[in-house]
Amino acid sequence: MKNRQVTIKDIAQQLAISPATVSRALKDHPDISKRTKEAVVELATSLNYQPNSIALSLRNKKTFTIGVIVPEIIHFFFSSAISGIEDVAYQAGYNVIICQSNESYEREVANINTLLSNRVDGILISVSKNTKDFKHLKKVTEMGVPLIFFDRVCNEINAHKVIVEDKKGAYEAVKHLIALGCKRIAHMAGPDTLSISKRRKEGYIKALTEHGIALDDSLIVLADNQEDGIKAMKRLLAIPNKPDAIFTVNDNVAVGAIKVIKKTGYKIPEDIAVIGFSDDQKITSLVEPHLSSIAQPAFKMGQVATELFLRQIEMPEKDDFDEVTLETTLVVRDSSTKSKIETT
Amino acid sequence: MKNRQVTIKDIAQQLAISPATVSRALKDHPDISKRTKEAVVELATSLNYQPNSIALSLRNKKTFTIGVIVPEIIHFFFSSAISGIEDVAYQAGYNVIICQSNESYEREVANINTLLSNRVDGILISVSKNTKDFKHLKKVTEMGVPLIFFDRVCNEINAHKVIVEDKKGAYEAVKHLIALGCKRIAHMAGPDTLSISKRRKEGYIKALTEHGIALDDSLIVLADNQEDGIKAMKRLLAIPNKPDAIFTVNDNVAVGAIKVIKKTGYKIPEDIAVIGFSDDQKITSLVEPHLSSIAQPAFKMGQVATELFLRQIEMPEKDDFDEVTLETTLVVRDSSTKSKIETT
DNA sequence: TAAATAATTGCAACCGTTTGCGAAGCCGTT
DNA sequence: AACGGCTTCGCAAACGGTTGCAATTATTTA
Repeated sequence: MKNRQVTIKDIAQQLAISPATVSRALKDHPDISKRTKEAVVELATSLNYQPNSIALSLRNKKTFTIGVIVPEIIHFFFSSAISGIEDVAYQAGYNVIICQSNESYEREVANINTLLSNRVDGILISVSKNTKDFKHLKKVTEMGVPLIFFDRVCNEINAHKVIVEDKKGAYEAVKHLIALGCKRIAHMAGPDTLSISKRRKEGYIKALTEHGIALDDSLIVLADNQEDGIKAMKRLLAIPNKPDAIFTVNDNVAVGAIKVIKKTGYKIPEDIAVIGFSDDQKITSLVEPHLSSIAQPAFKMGQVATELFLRQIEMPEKDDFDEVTLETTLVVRDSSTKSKIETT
Repeated sequence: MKNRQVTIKDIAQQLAISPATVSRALKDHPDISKRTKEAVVELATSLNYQPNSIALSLRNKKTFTIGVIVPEIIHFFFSSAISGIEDVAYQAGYNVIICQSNESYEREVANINTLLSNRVDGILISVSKNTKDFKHLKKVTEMGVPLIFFDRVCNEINAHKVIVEDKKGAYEAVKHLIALGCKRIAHMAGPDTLSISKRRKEGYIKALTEHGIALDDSLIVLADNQEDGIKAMKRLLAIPNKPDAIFTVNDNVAVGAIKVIKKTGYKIPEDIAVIGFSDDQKITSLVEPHLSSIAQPAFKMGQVATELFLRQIEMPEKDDFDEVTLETTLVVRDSSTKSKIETT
């Protein structure tokens, strides 16, 4: 059953013509007579001929493939971004090959190497949480392979970047909490090594200081996932002057916080309001109360990143890079509604 | 800045030796002297030489790449399966290229074609909901490319398959509902064209008949996603003899049902118990009450599918195919607890 | 009728790597 | 001095497709 894939040579042989002629016939080259063209096309389709992309890539030094590295595809945000990437890529005739770093630095390096070895035409990456050394990324740019960062960017490297208005989004969220009358707003922050975490925290701080609320270090805790959120919330509820609002670096952390708050007997948002980040709708519209969050245009982000890539390969000489910032929108749900003001 | 990627020829030229020698030196061939080996390896690493996989693939007629097609990576089940696939694949030295069909037949055909054109060594697929014609899959097997189905299989084609005990899982779930004292158990079923939907419905029917409960066609409704679940639930609540339990074909449908049930004022599980399928933990442990569901070993499924692929390429001659069935486990949560019996 | 022009097709090189085979060069043995 | 054997390396073909150029044939023009 080992039906070797049919090649241009097979067609040439059966028709007793040269491979060159077959090649030209298949791409409707004007030099080839109508008769041979028809014969070639007919045999090709009947044999299920499929051009060998490998051979083409080798000859043209172009694979029409984009490599994408994300921490984990399971996250709504990254899945959506990937869909956005595919959307633009497919339209431009590119294939997409997706790698997961699983938030591991080693895996990320390995991913980069296989992508380079596979001669992808460009790499779109959202860096892992544990990536503190950027030699592997530097190598990519040095080899002349277009590199585009999205969401989790690396400031040490000169390349196109697509980010969202993390700072402004966070600022709006906290402002909203202040407008609700919250006085002690806690922040569950991600690690500072991640640029997005850092920017979100900056937005939080900006909102507080701008409204004359003194920073309280005991209200800023580290939490990166649901479990962290649970632990952090327990600690926050144990301090004497407990918070009346929580702004978290992502939705999962918020879920952790909500679970603890509810179990302890406090009411959301009456006693403690909660706002997440990312607006993973699988979470925000499922948890009770429905979670307010800052929506990121993930799909759009993937699209823009891919468009930047396409632009870069069109003008390889340009070496000034764009940093595109996309807008976020605060989505207010039950976990931070006005009802709070009215009941107090 | 267009640093062409360095090739074996570049190294050969700089060292004034032949490409053949460089190639042999790099793979520690015994014919090459220690002196040249050292020189080659040193220059190669200093130049950041990376073998061109494209050229290798062309020569060896082997890409060490597995193509994977799933409906949507956003689903917990598929993401987990993909992780399982990557787990085994990477260990065996294979790359994985992931495609989404987005539940579109046309997209699935396009995916198959690009994968074939890219000469992947095998294809692992979970077919789209809207795939009713299987010519494109038939073509894959005819071309001698290993094809493995997982979860959403296609019975018309002779190939390795990995499925879960859908029927038994459904059976257990319904049996559990019967044990709770439920008399009118409804089933929100998927389309019969999907083998998994069919098997789940069979399990539902088997459990009822085995316990002497007459089938009631008005209790079997079609619903495939959350929105469907909402509509279906509204209809079920409108019939005179309303159900006291719902078994749904997946967790999203269950969420739709739960939302309607709660809004209507009924209590879960006291008035109506609910059980989903798949155990997407992002859903089941977030919705309230926590949703009972049938857990599928998605990660394991990916692993097994990949192992089957590896086995097939080792023995290409074999043409009898396995159908591996993995176990499911009923995870009982609040939406179907014993409390119901005690309160009645 | 010879020459020029146009219409078709084939030759050969190339992309980067591997590998069977042959070719040197050097050594020791008879 | 001649031969055999070993070590070390290069030639060339191959994987599948493309493309500049030359070659062949058919057709037109002078």
